[in-house]
Amino acid sequence: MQISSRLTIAIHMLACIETFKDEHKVTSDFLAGSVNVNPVVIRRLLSQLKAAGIVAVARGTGGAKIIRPLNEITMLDICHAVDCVESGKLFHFHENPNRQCPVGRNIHTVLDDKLDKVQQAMENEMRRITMADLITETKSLIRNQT
Amino acid sequence: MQISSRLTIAIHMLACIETFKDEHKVTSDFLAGSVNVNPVVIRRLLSQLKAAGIVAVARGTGGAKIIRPLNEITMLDICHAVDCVESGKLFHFHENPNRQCPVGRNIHTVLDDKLDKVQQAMENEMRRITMADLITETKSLIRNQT
DNA sequence: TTTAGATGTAACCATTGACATTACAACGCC
DNA sequence: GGCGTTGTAATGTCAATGGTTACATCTAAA
Repeated sequence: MQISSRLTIAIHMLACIETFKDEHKVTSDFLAGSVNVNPVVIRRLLSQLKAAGIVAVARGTGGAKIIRPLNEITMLDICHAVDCVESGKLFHFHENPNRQCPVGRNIHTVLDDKLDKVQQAMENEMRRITMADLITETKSLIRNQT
Repeated sequence: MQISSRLTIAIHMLACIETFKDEHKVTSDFLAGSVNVNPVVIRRLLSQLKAAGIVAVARGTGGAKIIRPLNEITMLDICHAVDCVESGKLFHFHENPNRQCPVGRNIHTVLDDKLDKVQQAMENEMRRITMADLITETKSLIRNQT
């Protein structure tokens, strides 16, 4: 199993919105062109990012803007916004261990907090990565290419 | 997306094998009873654990044994053994960003090593959890219940 | 040497989530 | 009012998961 490409696509989108905000109106079609997916996929993600308070999308006239300071948008925020980890639990636990069996009865208790720690290690790392970092790096790469 | 229950099932199986090794022959049917899944599911996982050198399974006569020291079986080993993360990459990257677009051209470079760091944070935590820990805890819980 | 009890594995199915795509209603500036 | 957008429902395809049946194969023990 892999974490959905929704995450990398959403990051790509935000990087685009920020990079081109002064040059064009950034529509779902424009973003779809850069990411190379169907515009509907973009609009769905844009909806989710909007619901999370990360972007604003202009109906009618069109165009998306980032409405939260870049250094306050972490990769974890985006991950949550686009719902990458179902029901917030990274690990899928088998549902019905046999409670008649001493091991089956206790396995949940033993594992739950270990799995939680693993997930938290991952989330802590994601919290440290912000869109500010990502965009600074992206812009610097672009500058060196022109 | 969630990491397959193969991981938690495999851990449950190993805990059972260790806990009951002196009392019964631990067959796939017995394990299936504790985990509460079809025996074929158990046999499939047993095959993978065997291929990873973690258990030995007796054909004909039946029964599984753990053949690696418990403190040398980490959760990460099990995760790899049962193939929880496709092609070893935790994050699914969208395949074809548009290379004509300055952002599309660079997004991979910018993201790849960040995603790697996140994955490594997760794996490091998994490396710290061994079957020795898990089984000690399980046995202690069982003891307090009898 | 047969047999009983296991394992190994192929084959098939149902369900689920991802992602793509079409279609169209609603919106808001010009 | 019309044009370019967004929002979203509906539908389709594909892959992975997990369940199940079926059966060939193996080995110890009767």
